[in-house]
Amino acid sequence: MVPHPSRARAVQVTHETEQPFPGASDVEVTRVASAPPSPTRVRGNCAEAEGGNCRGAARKPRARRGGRSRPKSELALSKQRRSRRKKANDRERNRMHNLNSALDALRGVLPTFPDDAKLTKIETLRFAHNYIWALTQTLRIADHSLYGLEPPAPSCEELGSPDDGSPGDWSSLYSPVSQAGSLSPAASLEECPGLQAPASPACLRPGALALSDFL
DNA sequence: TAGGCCATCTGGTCCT
DNA sequence: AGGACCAGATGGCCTA
Repeated sequence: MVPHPSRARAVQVTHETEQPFPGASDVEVTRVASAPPSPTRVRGNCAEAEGGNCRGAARKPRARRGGRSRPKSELALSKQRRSRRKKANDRERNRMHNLNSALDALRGVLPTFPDDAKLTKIETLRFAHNYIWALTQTLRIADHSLYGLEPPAPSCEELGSPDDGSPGDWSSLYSPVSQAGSLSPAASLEECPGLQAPASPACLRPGALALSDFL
């Protein structure tokens, strides 16, 4: 579907955005690791019960003394499973937080307007992909003009589409966001702080470049 | 209220 | 055995 651009999300992402530059994954990891347990629902299992007796009955004169590969009691196995699951959940949480941190870092280097709603994950990836592509084309053209070469004017088929590799599919340049105008489509790149307006690559659509062109 | 986005949990698979 | 990665499921939050 097409999410409306003006969605003022950026809500529960607080922990992500606090980091000025979340590239330092280690910091993030540490911080996250100590983060309070999420208020997630507890499904059928007793994962959250943890220290608590998930199942009260579990008490038994557990067989002591472990031989090497001696069969463990049900209770021990169950506890071990829970312990492993819990650790796996922590790791998975950290992994996703790292991923989000990287995504935030990526957002940080993409040209957007302060007023723009935070890019979603998929928007960020598409934007970055197309932005890189456009910059590449800019460099290409700059090289050619610098050395007085023939204007490249590479065909779109030759270059491929910036979005999904399907040559010639220029509609793919537009993400849901750009279609909705989230990134101030009317604004030219010059208006965007820190971003040089790239020379229009031959394959870019004619007309003023807009941020939305990268989406 | 429906739909989009997100965080988290979970079990499976692959790798070391 | 344990960790990384992945995809599905679930539920919360938010906006139109």
